[in-house]
Amino acid sequence: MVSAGATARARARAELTREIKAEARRQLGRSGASELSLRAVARELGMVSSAVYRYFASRDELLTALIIDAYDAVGATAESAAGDEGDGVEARWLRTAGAIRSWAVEHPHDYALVYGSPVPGYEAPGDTVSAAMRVGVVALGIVADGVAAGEIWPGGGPPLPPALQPDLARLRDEVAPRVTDEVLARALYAWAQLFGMISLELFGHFHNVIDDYGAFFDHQMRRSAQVLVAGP
Amino acid sequence: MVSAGATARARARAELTREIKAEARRQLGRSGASELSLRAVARELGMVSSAVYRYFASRDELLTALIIDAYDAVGATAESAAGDEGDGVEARWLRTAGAIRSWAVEHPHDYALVYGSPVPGYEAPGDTVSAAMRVGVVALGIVADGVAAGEIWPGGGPPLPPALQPDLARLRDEVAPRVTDEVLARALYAWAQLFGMISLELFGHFHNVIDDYGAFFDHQMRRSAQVLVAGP
DNA sequence: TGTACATCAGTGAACGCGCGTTCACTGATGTAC
DNA sequence: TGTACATCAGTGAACGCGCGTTCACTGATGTAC
Repeated sequence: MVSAGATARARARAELTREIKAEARRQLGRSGASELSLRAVARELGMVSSAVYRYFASRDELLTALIIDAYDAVGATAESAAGDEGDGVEARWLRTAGAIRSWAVEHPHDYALVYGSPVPGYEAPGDTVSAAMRVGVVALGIVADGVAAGEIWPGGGPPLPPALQPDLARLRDEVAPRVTDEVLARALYAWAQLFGMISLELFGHFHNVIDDYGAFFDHQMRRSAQVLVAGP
Repeated sequence: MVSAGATARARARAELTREIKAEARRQLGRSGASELSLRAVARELGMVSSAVYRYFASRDELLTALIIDAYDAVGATAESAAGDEGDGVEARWLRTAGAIRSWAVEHPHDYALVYGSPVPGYEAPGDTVSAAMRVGVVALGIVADGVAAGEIWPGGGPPLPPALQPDLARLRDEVAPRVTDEVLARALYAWAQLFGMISLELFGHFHNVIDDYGAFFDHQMRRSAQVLVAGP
């Protein structure tokens, strides 16, 4: 990240930028996205509040940086967990889903920042889009490989309403060539299941219902793998 | 709600309490849970900020009232949508899921309040628990009826890890007698799917992916019905 | 039915606080010649 | 290699703001006799 040729000033700037984000992230942990305070971040870093403006032009810009970082972190986690084609759909799906959950459990506030309720008054700029897509691209890549390898049954499921065809066609064109509408719908289903599961766990809705979150998650992801493959 | 014998004062109090909550809910709409401001609520209602303290002892108490109301609203929605046993599992599930989604779409901020990221610094008191359970009880009731009617296949799915047996046994004892572990696991799966789907939609993660949210939701809930019934 | 007292809703001022952002400044670091 | 100037990080004071909560108060409504 830090290029060797950079001046001392540039290196100091990069480092402080990182430290400001790290401290901001810690504060999100203690409170919540909408409570993120530039002044508190500065205080904790031993600088005066106006100094933060040398690094981020506004509170929203700092928030955007955190959001992009969070999306990139899940994305990178998913990418490295997915491994390669040879491993088979089920193994890759379970590994990727598990890695995403682990990341979420270890960074609950980053997770909430991007997958929880939107931050009031904050409008995500376009920069976040490509970071946000990474993790989805990984999942659809696994599915596309599975289709190519004949592991995933192309049809099945309830009849697809015609209204969805344009949406699914666009998705296919953009990231998952040669995947049928039926399979795309199942992939999105597994997708919603994954995030539903993590959100219910992290936001406290399994309290007094499930104790062993890990085992429960793994079991349900196996079920999702069955749905995804949908062998006849 | 308003008993006939109540004094004018008591009726006025009940009405203002309702109005304060309504205004607070409107403000949640404009911003977010952590931004809820007693002063702003009072201002909007044309009263002085300290007057709100005659109705709610603190900001947190007002927030709690909103949370309980929201849980009760989804609960009531689900209860009236579920209908009775005779209608069959699939129809009842689709109707209930659809009703919950409609409620969420119409009251996105109430939904976010209870199913989104937790409000920073707010600790939900015990009073919320019974309200929170209502909607789950409805869903498990549908499942229990389906099992009793022989509509739901009792086994199937990936092998259940032993670690989950105590959790599922407790759930069975408390709300769903005579439902097997396998079926309970599938019910929780459908559950997570329902809330995952609604959250991804409301929190903006289907932007540029799905246009017809309603059709998509309905399709996926049909798939969940298949998973739930899991006929051989 | 009328009166005396208790209860309660709402007022207005004040408390101490933290926030985001701007601005003119100082002094250190980097760059061009 | 040394010097002059430009760039930049960080300071400290100030702006105007909104917040939750407390408190002593006024005046209206309800209750008991």
